[in-house]
Amino acid sequence: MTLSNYLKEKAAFTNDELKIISDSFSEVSFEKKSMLLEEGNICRHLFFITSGLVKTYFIDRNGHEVIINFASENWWITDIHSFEENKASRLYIEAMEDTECLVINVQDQYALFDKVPKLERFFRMLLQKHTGALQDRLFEHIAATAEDRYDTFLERYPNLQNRLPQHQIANYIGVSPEFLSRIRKRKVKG
Amino acid sequence: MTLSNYLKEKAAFTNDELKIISDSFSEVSFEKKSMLLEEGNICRHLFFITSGLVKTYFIDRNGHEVIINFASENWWITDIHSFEENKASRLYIEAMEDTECLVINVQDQYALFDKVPKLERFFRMLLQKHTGALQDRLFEHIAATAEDRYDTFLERYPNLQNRLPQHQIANYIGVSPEFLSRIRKRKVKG
DNA sequence: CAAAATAGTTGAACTAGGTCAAGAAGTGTC
DNA sequence: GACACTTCTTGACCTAGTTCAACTATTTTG
Repeated sequence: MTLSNYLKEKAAFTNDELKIISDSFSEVSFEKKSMLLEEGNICRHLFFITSGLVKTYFIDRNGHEVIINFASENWWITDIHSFEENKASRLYIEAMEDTECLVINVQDQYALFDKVPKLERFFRMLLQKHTGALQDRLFEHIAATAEDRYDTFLERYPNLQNRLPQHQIANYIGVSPEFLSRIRKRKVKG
Repeated sequence: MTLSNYLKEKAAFTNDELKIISDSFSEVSFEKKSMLLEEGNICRHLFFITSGLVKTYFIDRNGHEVIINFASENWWITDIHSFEENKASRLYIEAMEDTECLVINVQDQYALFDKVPKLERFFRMLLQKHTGALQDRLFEHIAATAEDRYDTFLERYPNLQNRLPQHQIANYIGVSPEFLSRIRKRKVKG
């Protein structure tokens, strides 16, 4: 199963631990355009994506979609605030392709932390990485140009460039689709 | 001691646990303008500020200071990436007022986690909150105006407004000092 | 395979915010 | 109490990125 392989690569779990972890998750499928989470609901699951592609976004005060991130194979996704604290979410998570996930709920997650304490630390590390990535993105929005942000997007998600419509990329890097089109034109010319 | 009071307010630690925790930290003082951390160094400490005020910033590719956040009484501060993974930091942490801290190093932190497992979970929760705040800040930079960001700053740090020079606030919200001056002028007029 | 929807391009006019320069007000500090 | 230093304001000009509108691909769907 993909989750075990993923975990084996990332940290030193024993086979017993891997089995306990795997057994705690269940498989769920989502069709393209279906929602894993909608604003106002409590996010009941932590998702591990085994195939497909999703986006997380929220709707800003002007009614515009603002994309927070994309997640494809071997990524974790959830609204951690909503998930851990049982609060209504402000976010949407939507499948952009047919998507297969492994899911776990909060109680089972905490039960699993008790059985495999290493996993809680692993998740804390993941969260740290995520926080670092968020910080970098914030820096870019404060101190870099739209073109720089586009370049970073290409580096960070090299495999997503062709799976995503261009206006979704524009949204993610925080520019209008028209302007991204111009950036790309400029880059081709060198 | 302030740390115990703080922890008592935030989560259900026993007196024994509070004592073990307190004993693991040592006191350090920093004069105004001195550095708690400089770029290129490994961040050896997690700091808990008992009095004073610090800022965390990095230097962008144009040589400009970009302020990530401020921290005053009862805030935790560190470069978590550098601290946990023993990596050179990209950040500076500087005292903006004479500042008193309680500090702990990584090894002692992990030893403490073993003695008081509740604390590791508490720190994970803190990190989650921090991540949420970062995400909100990113949203604002993507979807809100400089004036909105200024309003949010005033809400988030009501007590810092008068302790900080205006150009530092401008830096934090990501605008030029001149433009913040204009925003404020506009607001006074209503 | 035609119709409809969605995606991408281009131009023209506009705006939020930046940069530069100069002066005014405060604030150390010897 | 004068000197330097830092902070804040204001004006004039500049630029990155937006908005709107029209046109052209390209997909999707019946």
